[in-house]
Amino acid sequence: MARPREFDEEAVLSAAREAFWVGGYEGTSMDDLTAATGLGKGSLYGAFGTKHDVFSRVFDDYCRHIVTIVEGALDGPPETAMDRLATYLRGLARRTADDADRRGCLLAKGTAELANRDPVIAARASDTYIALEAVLARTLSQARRHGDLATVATVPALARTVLATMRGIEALGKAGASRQSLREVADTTIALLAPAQRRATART
Amino acid sequence: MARPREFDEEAVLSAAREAFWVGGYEGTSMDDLTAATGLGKGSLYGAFGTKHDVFSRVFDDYCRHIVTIVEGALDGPPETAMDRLATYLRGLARRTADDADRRGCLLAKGTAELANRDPVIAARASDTYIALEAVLARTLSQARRHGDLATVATVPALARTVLATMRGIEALGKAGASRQSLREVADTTIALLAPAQRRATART
DNA sequence: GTGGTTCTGTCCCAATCGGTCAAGAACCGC
DNA sequence: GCGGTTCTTGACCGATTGGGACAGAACCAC
Repeated sequence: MARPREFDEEAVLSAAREAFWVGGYEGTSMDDLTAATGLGKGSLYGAFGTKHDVFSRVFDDYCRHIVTIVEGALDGPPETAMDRLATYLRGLARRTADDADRRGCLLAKGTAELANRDPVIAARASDTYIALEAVLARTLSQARRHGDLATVATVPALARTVLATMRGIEALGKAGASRQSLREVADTTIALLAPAQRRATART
Repeated sequence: MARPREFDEEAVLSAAREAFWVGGYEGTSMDDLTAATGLGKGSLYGAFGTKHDVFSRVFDDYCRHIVTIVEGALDGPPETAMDRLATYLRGLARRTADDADRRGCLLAKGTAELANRDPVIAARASDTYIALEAVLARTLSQARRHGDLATVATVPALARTVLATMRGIEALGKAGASRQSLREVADTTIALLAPAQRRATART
């Protein structure tokens, strides 16, 4: 019995995400958001609250999204665990380098800008990294049981290290690293993760 | 024959760096800068130009600084090359985790916020990463000649991968990763860089 | 001392900031 | 078609933004 909304909530959030992605939190004004979303200020405030609320919502959705993306790329049967990881890392390197406007990852950007003074964002980022680490650990655990993983460190330690390398690819990409150089990082990481005896025999 | 400056340029730049470090570029106003530096607006503009000029100067100095820091930590005789790298990585992990207000690295923060829309900052960041990669490559090259480095990849590729991991430690640290977990990343990276036969014998 | 030059503090500016609000429009059960 | 509710629009708010203007203060060569 009330007037229905004229906008698609997902489309608005997507437009807002795009705006924040380019300009960052402080660098994006509410006018930018109204221009990007097409909504009036009243509608925006009425539906999503303050600027910080909008960003939190966008950031939240983004974090959830990338975890499912990584899950989809890495989950699978044990025999191909290392292959899936290699494919994912190489794809990440390629996508990062090809990202035309070098927006990079919103999680990284938001965390860099806000984590030190916004506990809500910091907690969300922490949770996301923990979740990503768990996904990586699952895959690496499969690889280890299948004999495809170096034994110089525990699976959780290796998972966290791979996660760090992933964030590094993202960071270097934002600074303009070439597709080839990022690809090299991905390839090298995979090579380092191979078990010792395989590396030893590969050398002979 | 003119009135001398009443402020110490380095002290002012240091205060400005601190302000940008906490608030980021967009998040720091000129009033914040005058408050942090103690200078009036006139002096600040007269001596350093616009806000963007101030940030560029601070960013520049910071980039130069960290390259010399890393050089100082990594340069040395070939026999201890891997030890120096290990010490540096562990120190980086510890410092990152202990950074009380989680400011992280200004290079990472500035790049994340501005690289996609500020060519000057992007170029400076790119140069810095190239320089850091070169320092790492020097050290890894020493290690390889001394037989302390895995042979599964070229020295430049390994250098870039280590650099990526370093940026990853920084990124995870900003999200609140514990000292222990970052230490694990450093340890694991060092373990993975060990030559294959050493890893193989270590397993028996 | 005096002139020329630079520095310093303060006031000022138009523009923009995040956010609010009132007035009207659109809907549905009735 | 009418009432109640929610949505949309756009004007509007005080505060703050980055930047500049300007008058006076401090200095040194002369």
